[in-house]
Amino acid sequence: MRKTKRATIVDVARMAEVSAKTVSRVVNNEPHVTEAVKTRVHEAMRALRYHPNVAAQGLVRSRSYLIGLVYEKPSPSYVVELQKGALERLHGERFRLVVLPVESVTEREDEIIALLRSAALDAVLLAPPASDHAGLMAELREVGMPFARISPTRLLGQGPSVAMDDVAAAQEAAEHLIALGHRRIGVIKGDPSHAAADARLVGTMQALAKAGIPLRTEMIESGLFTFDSGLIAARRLLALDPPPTAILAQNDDMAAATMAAARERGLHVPEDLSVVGFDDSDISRVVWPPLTTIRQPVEEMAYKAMDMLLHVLKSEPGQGPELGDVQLAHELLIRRSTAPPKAD
Amino acid sequence: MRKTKRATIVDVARMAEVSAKTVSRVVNNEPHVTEAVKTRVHEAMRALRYHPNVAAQGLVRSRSYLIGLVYEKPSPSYVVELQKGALERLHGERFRLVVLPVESVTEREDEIIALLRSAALDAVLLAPPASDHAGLMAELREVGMPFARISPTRLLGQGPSVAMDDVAAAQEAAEHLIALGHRRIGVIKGDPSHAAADARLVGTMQALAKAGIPLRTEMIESGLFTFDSGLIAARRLLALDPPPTAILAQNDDMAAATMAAARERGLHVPEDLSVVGFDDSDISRVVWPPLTTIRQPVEEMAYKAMDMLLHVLKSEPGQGPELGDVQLAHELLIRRSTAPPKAD
DNA sequence: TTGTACGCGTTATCAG
DNA sequence: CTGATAACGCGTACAA
Repeated sequence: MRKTKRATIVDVARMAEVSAKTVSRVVNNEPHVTEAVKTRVHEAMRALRYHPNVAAQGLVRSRSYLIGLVYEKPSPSYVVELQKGALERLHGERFRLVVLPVESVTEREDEIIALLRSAALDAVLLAPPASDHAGLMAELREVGMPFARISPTRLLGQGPSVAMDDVAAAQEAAEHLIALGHRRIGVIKGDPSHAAADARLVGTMQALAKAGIPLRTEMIESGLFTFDSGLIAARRLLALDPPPTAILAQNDDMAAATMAAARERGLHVPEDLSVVGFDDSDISRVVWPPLTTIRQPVEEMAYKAMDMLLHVLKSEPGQGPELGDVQLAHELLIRRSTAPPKAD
Repeated sequence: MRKTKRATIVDVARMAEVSAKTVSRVVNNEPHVTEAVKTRVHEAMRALRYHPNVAAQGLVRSRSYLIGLVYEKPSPSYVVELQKGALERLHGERFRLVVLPVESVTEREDEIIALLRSAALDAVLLAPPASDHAGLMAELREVGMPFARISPTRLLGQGPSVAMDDVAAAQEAAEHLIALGHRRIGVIKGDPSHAAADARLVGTMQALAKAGIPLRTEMIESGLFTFDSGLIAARRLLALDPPPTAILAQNDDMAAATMAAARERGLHVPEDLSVVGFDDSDISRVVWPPLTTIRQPVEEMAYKAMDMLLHVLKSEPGQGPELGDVQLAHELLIRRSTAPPKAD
């Protein structure tokens, strides 16, 4: 009832005594408008509290100014950093971020495509494991929807992406343990549907091989990047005879679970068991002792990926240099969860 | 170049040999369409991979099918649960969620209003502390943008909201400590700009008053709901002489920090110091010992708030029963961070 | 420098 | 039950 209709460009034009087109020019900062007119229009806009109707703009420009963020039930800290980075880059831009968590990219590919199409997105940011899904990328290319990928491990050279070197990072983490004197090193892998899990395992194995340490299969357990899955995996590793003197978990949540499992058995970290995590998420600083971990610059990766996406969106189609695969630096953060093993 | 234009309603109409309006009827499940025609249209839609253009729909219906979520730098676990609840309710609906983290609601009210208007949202979900901001609510009402509030503490009866009883919850937590025999109880308040911080303090003081325990001002420290702020506050409390035997932190992040501060001083939890948190966030289960805490049903609150918002959006304006202020139950979860105080 | 006519894709109105 | 026509608010192409 009381809901007064929003002012349109015509209302502004009438008030400023110009044509609608001129208002449009002012709104979009187009040249060829006298300062005097510009001022008049601005005043009218303010008086009427005018805001362009995005739907109408989108209709003629075929743009929605919406960018989707696709991710699949990762750890909370990961999602938050992802969003933080993406949103930071979007600050001051006209684009808005639509969050699109999906159940399982591999299971229902068409559903996801339908979702993206009906959501009328201008572009999407693909977080793992969607960022490694060839079918999804093909579909996106077919419908002409630009995308940028975060932490892809395969199919590089197919458009903008931002990643870190998971292999090298895992290798460094393992080398740290080896340098401390550890020989019996257990590994808790992450979700098998994330290719990063394999990459990190490869890095670990390379470090062990270089040191001439055989890695027995019973020293490798698989988790799902969650605390609970890590707990189960850690319990199994600690039940081995002899148990590992160090455990390398592929993310911080599972590393925290490993510390909890150690406590269950009366083991002290790091005296009886060294633990290394991955990600440098909040959790790594909250647990005791603070976790030695690999800093994965998730926020920066999201920022950079969004930056590349905006580049694509703003350059004329077919124009501009092809954006490639960017790699950001990681860092081994040695804190207090690792120490030399006890003498046997 | 190759980017084929999307099929429009007219293309479908041509293929199905009907008028555009009929296709529209089928798309929107309107009555008065023969089954035969309906089938023909559906076939054409599938063949052309037709998806309605949301911008065009939005233009004539003056709807964007976008719902905003406004929040202000809260803890990661809180944001994630908030989004989870909101998105779960949105599942299967046409509406999409746009995330709108803001710097400070109080500082730049007009900026936020401008943001909401230009973002062309159909409605917004207000999380604390925006949910307590009278000016913001007034503005939203003026531009006719429906909103629902999460955890408001003031200005009730002004539209749909979902909350829990912070006063009663804090009181229960304090009573638990008192029942264990604690008399020297420290409090770490949350961000002063969140009204919940005051409510929780009131509850704590009520419990203490009932037990005839005086609460000295030096036993109250203020934090910002973050781990780091909690660390500083906890250090000050533990430096008191005599120090508290129990500390009640107003969220789990600060409670975890309290445990870390205790360790710094060689104190054991819960033998030397009992710690109670608030929220039952992931962090409460990850730390050791697991935190005694108040379960705040954030996800359910967001779900319910979104549900009410959709009700408003779907009912004709001015019609339908006024939606009120809903209160969800909290729960004291007694875990292992609380125990009777040592005999002095 | 400014204005006019038209179209973007969809739905509402009202006629058939 | 179905279809023609006119909006919705804005930008493009072109003219003045």
